[in-house]
Amino acid sequence: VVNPLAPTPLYQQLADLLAGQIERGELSLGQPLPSESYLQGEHGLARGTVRAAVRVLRERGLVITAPQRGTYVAYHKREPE
Amino acid sequence: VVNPLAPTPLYQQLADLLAGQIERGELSLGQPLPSESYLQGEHGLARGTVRAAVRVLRERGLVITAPQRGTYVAYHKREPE
DNA sequence: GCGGATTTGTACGTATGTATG
DNA sequence: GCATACATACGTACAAATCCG
Repeated sequence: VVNPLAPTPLYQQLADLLAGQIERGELSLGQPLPSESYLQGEHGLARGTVRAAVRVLRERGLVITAPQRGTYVAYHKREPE
Repeated sequence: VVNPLAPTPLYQQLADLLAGQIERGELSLGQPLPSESYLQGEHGLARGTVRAAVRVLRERGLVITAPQRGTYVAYHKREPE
């Protein structure tokens, strides 16, 4: 799904892709994100690129990372009121 | 000045070192930080490590980075009132 | 409690792209 | 054209903490 030829950096594309899954509730609050090595293999990216993407999500407050544990969804999809 | 044997990560040590220079006014508002490659040579670190340190400073709001231009001090030392 | 697997953290090196001067 | 400087992306290695059988 990520495209090496696009002008958008790969880590940004991956971050957007994961952010979308969180926003849509496909990954919900408290759930672990796929591990870095999984995402690496899944998308054919280097680990550093995956880590850059996760850092973006962390900065957006969408996930929190517990060292040696994993990265977890910290975002709760806004429900209609 | 950075110590590979210390428990503190090298990029953190470098960030603290540069932050100290900014806080003390040795690097003042608007001045460019030494370039990544300079810091790399100066401290005997890898480029990625230097970049990680600069990222910390950016996150603290101490510097701003203008791509392809350089990184500049964005912090104005608090003057006694 | 032990050992191995997993997962994130740190650090290195290298290559290429892009913008500036 | 050339040098400088940051951005992206790859790969590798090892450390440290956690988890699970």
